[in-house]
Amino acid sequence: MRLKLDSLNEPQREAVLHTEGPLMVIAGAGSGKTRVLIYRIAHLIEQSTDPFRIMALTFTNKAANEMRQRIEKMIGNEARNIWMGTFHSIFSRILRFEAERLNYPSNFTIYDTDDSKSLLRSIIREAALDDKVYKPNVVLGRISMAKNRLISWQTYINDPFYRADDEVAGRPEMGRLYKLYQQRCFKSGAMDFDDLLFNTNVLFRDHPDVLHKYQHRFRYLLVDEFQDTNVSQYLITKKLAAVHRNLCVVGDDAQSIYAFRGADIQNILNFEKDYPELKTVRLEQNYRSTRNIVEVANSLIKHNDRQLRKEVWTDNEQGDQIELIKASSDAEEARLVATSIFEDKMNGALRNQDFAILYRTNAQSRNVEEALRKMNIKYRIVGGLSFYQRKEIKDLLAYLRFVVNHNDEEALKRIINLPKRGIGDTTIAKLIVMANENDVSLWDIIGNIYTAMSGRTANSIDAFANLIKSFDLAMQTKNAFEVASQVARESGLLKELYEDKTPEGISRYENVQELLNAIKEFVDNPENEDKTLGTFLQTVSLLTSWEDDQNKDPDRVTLMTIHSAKGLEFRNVYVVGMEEDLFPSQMMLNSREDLEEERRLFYVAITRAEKKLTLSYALSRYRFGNIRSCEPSRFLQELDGQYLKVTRRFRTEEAAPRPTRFAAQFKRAGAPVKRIPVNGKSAHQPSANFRPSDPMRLKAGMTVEHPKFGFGTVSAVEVQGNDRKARINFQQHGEKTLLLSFAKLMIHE
DNA sequence: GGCCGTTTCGTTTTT
DNA sequence: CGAAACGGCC
Repeated sequence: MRLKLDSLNEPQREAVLHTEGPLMVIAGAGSGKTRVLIYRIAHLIEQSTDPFRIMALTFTNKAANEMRQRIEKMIGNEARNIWMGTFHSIFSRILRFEAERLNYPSNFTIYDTDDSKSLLRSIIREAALDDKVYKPNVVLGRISMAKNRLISWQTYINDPFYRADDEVAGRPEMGRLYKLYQQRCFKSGAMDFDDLLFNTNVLFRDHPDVLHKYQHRFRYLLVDEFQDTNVSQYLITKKLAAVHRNLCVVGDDAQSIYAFRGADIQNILNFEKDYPELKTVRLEQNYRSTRNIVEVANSLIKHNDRQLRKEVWTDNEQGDQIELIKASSDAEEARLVATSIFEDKMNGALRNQDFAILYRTNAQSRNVEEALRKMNIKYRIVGGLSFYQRKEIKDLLAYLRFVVNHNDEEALKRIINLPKRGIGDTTIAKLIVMANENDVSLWDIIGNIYTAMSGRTANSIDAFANLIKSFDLAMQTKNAFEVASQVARESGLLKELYEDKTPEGISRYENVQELLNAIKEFVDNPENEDKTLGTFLQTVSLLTSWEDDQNKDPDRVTLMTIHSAKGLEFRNVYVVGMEEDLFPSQMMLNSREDLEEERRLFYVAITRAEKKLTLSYALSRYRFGNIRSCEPSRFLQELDGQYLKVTRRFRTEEAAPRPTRFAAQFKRAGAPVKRIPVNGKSAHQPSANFRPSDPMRLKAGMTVEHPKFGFGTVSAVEVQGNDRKARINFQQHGEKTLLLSFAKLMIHE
């Protein structure tokens, strides 16, 4: 293989060829950043570097997958041997090898955010603290912040600065919670996402021989999206590169959008200080977008104060102006976008896959989906509710996790009474207290339950323990797939789902089968050397997306958040919801830095487009249960108007629903809010569960009668969540929306 | 313990 | 709005 470098421009070539010594590539949007990385790796291998000695780190799974595919296409099978992946996946792999050094089991569990929050909730409760003050979310955020800065609980507790901070915030016990949380995670043999990085740092700090091994092993390190790394990640790479000093980082400060996870542009500045011999290369020519798009993006980003000097330019054609769609409501906005896509497809002979619709929050996808469905345009959603977050999937995974690691407290809590075996919350809480008091693991107690208690509950617990023990045996002789199938069967999970013949039940059953298939594929894949269930679970914990059948059909319009869109490009891009408070997000407007990050996010969105960019906003929008009137985003004003074509495509003014003022807004203004009494009770939003196994005869528009609330009209029927619950939107007197029990409704047909 | 209805609460992005 | 916590009752 002879690598052809003529297709690269001068700075790109420089970045590829400068293999020895530290290198920083400041790469503007669309400047061929990934290309440089791939050529660089190919070049290294061509110069007979063993792929095993190259480590390429990315920030997201998607970026890692894309890089892997492209490099495999270029250099073939050898690419498999490169250590390439996200920070979290690569270092969880290393932690797995070296777990003993940290006194962790090698099959440690990885807690996702839900596990962490649930664990914190128990800890807060056990510590008898007020969970209104110590909200699990807030506490977890604080702990995460500390870990990203490599502050251990020991340091945190003794740090006067943090203590003062917590006192002011009214949360003096924060340090103690951090400590308890870490100890419980450790006892459960579990690490959360931040621990994966934190503990890698600890491993390298306390075990010089381990560090030494990896330092010498990895001769070349590459970090993609360097602007998104936090201190913890930076220090890991710095340590790993300390021997060979062949660290290449690629990034763009204008696209730094992960400060909320501790990413710090400061890393770029520190990098220059840490490596005086650093070579810096700037890629400023954009090959992706039209001149209009590049220039309008530049006109936006110059409003940011904090940025490196860089001038992105392009040789490409001028292109069409940027379109701006002004709609009266969110629903109309979606319709207009769908219509626009339809017309563009016809006029330009384009395919679905040429389009992407980007938004700030996942919740915004709903309207757009509906509009696309109505126009028969196929789409796919990236991110959002993932396959792995479905209840039935989490249930089976919890079983598998527990089979692999009997100390996993969160998994145990999830499965011990699933299917129902008469072990309630009270019992579980009691067991946890027992375990803590005697300083043994929960499993120790459950495995020998008769020494602690007797009676019917004890029998149930003993039966559960025996079930788990029977899987232990299977683990020794069978492969991951066989164990998983056995667990699914013998735990009763599969049976319970199989018996549920509702459409949702059938789909849940299929999902579980799909998970089992995935495990089978994992086992059958010759590329995977380690076929244990533990490895599968760790891999899966770090995944967020699922390649289902929908995603395999490539010709679909792509819907996703701007965060997920980073690194991708599309011919035509729509950015919807360009409204103040939504984008920039209301939650982000705390400081000037926050606003700048939102602006960079918009910059990322704009620069995804190759040929055509369309922005849209709605004058009123359904949000948090209310219709709110909206102001156009300040970012629209910051765009240079000469590149914009305002296509005021909303219909008539009176078509716009009049924005309604709601209780929440009055409340904010300080006015007293009265609850609307229903039948004398202050039932503002009555709701109820029902069994969808009842025939779903209910349709919008039907007149129904409720024993308590009287007659009304059904405005919507929907199934809620994965549980056996559903809600009816029920309009009474044309004004108020109530949520009612389905079971008790009389249907007047 | 578990069902069922009620209340509260968070509402952003990813690993 | 929707998820999850809560609380009363069998």
